[in-house]
Amino acid sequence: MQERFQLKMDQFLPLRDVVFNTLRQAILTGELKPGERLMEIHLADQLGVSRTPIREAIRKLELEGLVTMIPRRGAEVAQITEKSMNDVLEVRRAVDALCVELACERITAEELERLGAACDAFAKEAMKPEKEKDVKLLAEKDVALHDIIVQATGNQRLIQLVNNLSEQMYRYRFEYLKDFSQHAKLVEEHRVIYESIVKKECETACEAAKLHIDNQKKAIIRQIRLEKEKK
Amino acid sequence: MQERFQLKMDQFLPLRDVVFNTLRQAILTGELKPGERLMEIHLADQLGVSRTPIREAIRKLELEGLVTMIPRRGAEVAQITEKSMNDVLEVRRAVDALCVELACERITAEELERLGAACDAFAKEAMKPEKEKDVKLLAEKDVALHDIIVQATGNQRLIQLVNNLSEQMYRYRFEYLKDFSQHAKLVEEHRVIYESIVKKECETACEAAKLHIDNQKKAIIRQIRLEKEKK
DNA sequence: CCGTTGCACATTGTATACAATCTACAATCT
DNA sequence: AGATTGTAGATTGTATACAATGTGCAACGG
Repeated sequence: MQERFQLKMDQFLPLRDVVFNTLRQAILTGELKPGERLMEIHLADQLGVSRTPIREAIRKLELEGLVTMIPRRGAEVAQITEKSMNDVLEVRRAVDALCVELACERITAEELERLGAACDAFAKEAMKPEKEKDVKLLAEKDVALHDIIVQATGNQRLIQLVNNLSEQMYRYRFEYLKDFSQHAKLVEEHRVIYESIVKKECETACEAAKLHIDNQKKAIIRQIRLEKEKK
Repeated sequence: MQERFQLKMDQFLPLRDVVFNTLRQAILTGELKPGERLMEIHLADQLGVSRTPIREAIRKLELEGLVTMIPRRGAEVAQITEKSMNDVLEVRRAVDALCVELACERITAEELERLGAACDAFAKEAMKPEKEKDVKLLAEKDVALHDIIVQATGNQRLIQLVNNLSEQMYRYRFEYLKDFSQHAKLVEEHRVIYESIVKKECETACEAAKLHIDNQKKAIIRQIRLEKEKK
């Protein structure tokens, strides 16, 4: 397994950031599995850099909650437990509601238009006959849609927070979207949120956002239990 | 200014973490002022360590939002603008409400007792005649009180988040508590929150928590504007 | 006098060297 | 045989060396 990771060289980003992004991606996609040790020399060799940028990247992953440090033993990929996921989702539920509320107040005409388009794009993909569906594409449309809302809040701190919380869910997003029976419901939920924002009905929008998270929560927790049983 | 910082040596903590805590404290107390550059060699000399632990500490401060990185120029203490503080408080308002809501559901009898005691302790300090008041002590009582509520949520992710958001406000907490005329109001707000939690009245408790933040917001924003004028 | 160029210095970015500690396994003792 | 300790190798923690880049100032030319 010589070439597990590929460094996407970016002339203008410090190596530590390139490494950070690379490792983060690897963790989120499951390439690096929970509990797996991150050993500096090995990573350095594989990525073709020295230990220094690796270490600095790990420091950032540590604060981001993607790895856990064990003194004198180094970093390992953080375990996902049902409890930790519950914690994340609990926070995410409140924070998403806030996003939608603020978006209601602050969204611009241009953003609103893009939001509508994003809704349509998601719906179009979700409503395709099963054989044509591309779950990866669907996930992207979903992210794009949520991103417009989050950006519309204009709150940098909030944007950063949501991104961090989302990370923890990415590893399960696929499983959740693979359940085709839920797709119609998702489209409908998005529609409600969109319509509420258009009409500036904060309350309705918030409730819809919370419901949206609640449904994802069910799917994710189910998935975690399944994986646990397999062991 | 040879001895600006003092490393509190802890036999069992890696140097990077000691440095991290030291720098963080220095930023929060205003010892390191917004816009001030953090130069690695100087810090290394002052703290008596090499650049490596300094750099790793800075990587963590970066993600924590306490310093801003400028490529090839290094780190500087993050500026506090009215906008950034507004962003923090907006998030904090929602998150604090969540804390109180969860605390309502989950607080144990023992924690509830400690919460009552903490309320009393704060009230006792706040109601002293002006000449005897110790603002630093008052601030500590305030933190202790809030900490009990946050811990009672049992949500690790939430606890970490609130701590991070609180950080940004610490630099202004003093100014806010120096306004003695507000002390009675604070005591009353705490009492409402405490009573609501006792009675498991989530709604009331949430509203009180939000009001509590709103009041702090006014004080902090006022302070920021004052400082801006001075320039 | 003003602008431009080039050089020296300061600082960050990266790599490597060395020290401290942990882990696992084997030799020894009971 | 089982426990204990010693030792070698692996790995992290820390320091330092070297490279790349930015910054400011001075010398030079227009």
